[in-house]
Amino acid sequence: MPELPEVETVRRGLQPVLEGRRIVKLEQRRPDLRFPFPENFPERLAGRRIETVNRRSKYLVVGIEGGETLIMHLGMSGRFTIALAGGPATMPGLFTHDTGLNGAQPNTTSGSVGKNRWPNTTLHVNTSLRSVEQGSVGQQQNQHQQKHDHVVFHTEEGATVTYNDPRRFGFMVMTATADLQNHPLIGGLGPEPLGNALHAGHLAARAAGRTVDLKAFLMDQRNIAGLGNIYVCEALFRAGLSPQRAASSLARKSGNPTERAERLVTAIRSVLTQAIAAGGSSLRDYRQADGALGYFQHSFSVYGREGEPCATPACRGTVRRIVQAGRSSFLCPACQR
DNA sequence: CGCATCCCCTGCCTGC
DNA sequence: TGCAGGCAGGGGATGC
Repeated sequence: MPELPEVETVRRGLQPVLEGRRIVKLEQRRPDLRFPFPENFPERLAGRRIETVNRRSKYLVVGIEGGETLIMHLGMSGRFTIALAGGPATMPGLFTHDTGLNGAQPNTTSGSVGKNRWPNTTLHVNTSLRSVEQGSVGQQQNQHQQKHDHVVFHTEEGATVTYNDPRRFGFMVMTATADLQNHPLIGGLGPEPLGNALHAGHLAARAAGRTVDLKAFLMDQRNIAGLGNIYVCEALFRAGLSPQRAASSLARKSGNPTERAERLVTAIRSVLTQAIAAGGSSLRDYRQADGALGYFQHSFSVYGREGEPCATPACRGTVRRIVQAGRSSFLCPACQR
């Protein structure tokens, strides 16, 4: 499900449960997701402490005691559910939401966008898993086991972190921590959009002479890491740039960035920052009844809004959906040029 | 190298 | 109510 803001929100949810904690057991319930699980995956994690829970682009990067790193990707439909041991949340301010002992997902309609209805929480937190704690492995636990629960981490403190992924486009792989920066999945990534390495000059240098359109350019993780279909659409809308514009128009003949590139960087930063803030703020509100972790879906300006009036003040345009490289783009043809 | 196309998989919504 | 078709937040593999 995730683009960068969702992965960052998940990371922030997982960190206090996993970082510094020892994994006492790992359940792996199928041989693979998108890729095979690591060799001897359960044995390699059991008994070891998790040292760090970081993120790079859309990857969760988990440092494991003993010099290995677990790289996880949520694909299109991956989610984590946290279940704390024993009753109410012991970490006020983070854990928000009880999925219910039957595992029923919160049934909210507020998280739907247009025709698309995704699960509007990437990270569920269940604070009352008494029967899982007490139950013998097997029967009791199966009461809570959801379809497509593929991996369960058990911590020494009695918490469980369950990975669920219906489409199985996600994956978990391990690498030597020393080799992490050279890992094929990590090494070629462009700069983090919220870091100092992203600036107009970088985009201009990457885009100069490129014939691909801006949409494809921004989706290419080698140019900039962490954007996906939604936030590319949203950032281009904020910048007033058409997704069909040539990427090369971010650079002048001199190679310097155009004013468009400056606008684009500002737009990317603002949309991601606000999306992360939205996820984070609802994570903190543990009284929120429906358990929705907010995210930014409520605030999309163009994504999923085909046929609706453009949100730009005084713009009379209508949001259109087009297909680029087999995927939907949403734009206002009137104010995105 | 750049670029386009296809594919992995399941679930949900739409229209007939 | 059933069923077929389209679509979905990602990204790797392949072919030109």
